[in-house]
Amino acid sequence: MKVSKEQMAENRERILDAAAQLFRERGFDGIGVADLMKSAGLTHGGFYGHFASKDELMAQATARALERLRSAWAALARAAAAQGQDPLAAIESAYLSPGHRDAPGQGCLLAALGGDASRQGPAVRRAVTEGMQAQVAGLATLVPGRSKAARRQRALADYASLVGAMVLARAADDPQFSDEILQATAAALRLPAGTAD
Amino acid sequence: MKVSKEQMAENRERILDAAAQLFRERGFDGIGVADLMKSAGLTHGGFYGHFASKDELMAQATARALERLRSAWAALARAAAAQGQDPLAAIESAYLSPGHRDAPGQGCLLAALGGDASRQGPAVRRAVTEGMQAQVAGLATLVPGRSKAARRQRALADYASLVGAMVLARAADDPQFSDEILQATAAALRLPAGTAD
DNA sequence: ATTATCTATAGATCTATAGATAATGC
DNA sequence: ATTATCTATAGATCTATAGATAATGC
Repeated sequence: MKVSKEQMAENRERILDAAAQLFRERGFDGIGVADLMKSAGLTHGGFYGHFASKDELMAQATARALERLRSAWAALARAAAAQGQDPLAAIESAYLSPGHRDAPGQGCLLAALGGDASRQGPAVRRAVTEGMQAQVAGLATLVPGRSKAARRQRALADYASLVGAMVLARAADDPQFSDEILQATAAALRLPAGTAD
Repeated sequence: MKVSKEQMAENRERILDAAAQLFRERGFDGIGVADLMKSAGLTHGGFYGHFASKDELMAQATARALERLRSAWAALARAAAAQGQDPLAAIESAYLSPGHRDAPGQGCLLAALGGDASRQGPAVRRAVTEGMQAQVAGLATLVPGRSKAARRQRALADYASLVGAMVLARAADDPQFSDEILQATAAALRLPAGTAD
């Protein structure tokens, strides 16, 4: 049942992609190695040929999810700018959309796993911190502000608003209340109403 | 080994208090019924005389933590008002303090368990949603705003900022970065610097 | 006599490993 | 011959329950 080097590399990618999605959907403790491998079309025992431990996978899947999100935000910003629209508003509107709320497996890692991450080991914490730093640096190039320090401050505060709104909107079991949270945060960030997709 | 009715009621309280703290510190999945009962000074098997399931305990401990936090916020607001200070600033400064960040077991339930809660069953979701509604209604009496709708919107957005800042500050493994997140959010909420305890 | 708690355990997980299998790639 | 994956399982959890124990409270 051995596969080619190429196929093995592809299997590893599939495990990482499945993990990045399933951890965000179910939490780090909500999916086991066996089910995760099944999702990637492999069996339980094969896992340990790819990763030393579940913890190592958690750290690598976290880093991957954050990198993917960062490039998705950058693409969104470029697309908005090309149409003469505000890139910051485009990112924030997309973030605060019901679509994002309802697809945690593809969405912001901090909103889905931020609470879990703070209780994890050093490898996961490091990946999360590096990802946050990169997101904030990216946002800082888009927000208004007279000085570099003012823009960084604004980027941090906006990021916190977005993540908090998503955490609350997902925790609410009442859809109207959940929508209200997203809309109130969009209004506070001075986003035009109904921009969200 | 039977205890008095009174003692049993007290034991139940101790289980709930231990649960409210330990769930916030370690996550709903991070502490088992056996360890939790040991923390309350009881044995594993006795648990099911008090609660039908771990899920029932999770919902009741969640409701209790949210009620306690709400009365703590109200007390903080009264104390500030009595000294001629802004009650909203007092709450927000305390929320964004390093002390709150470093004591999740006593702190905001949404910041500690918001992500987990969105993946839990109906009972937990209901308790969390009711708690959020109460917190937002309380904040809405303190924030500035011309209309009732404007105040509610502001309360929702502020709540989201606070929770998001705490989630990010706790996820960061770099203390300086973590402090920076709290301070930037305080600045965005126009709180005087260094008010935090 | 009733019942709150205890001890002990069933049954279902979960991570990680050992050894077998079979296809790759020298 | 090497090695990626598979099957099977060890060992450690975890929730929930059964039956024993001993103190309460009629």
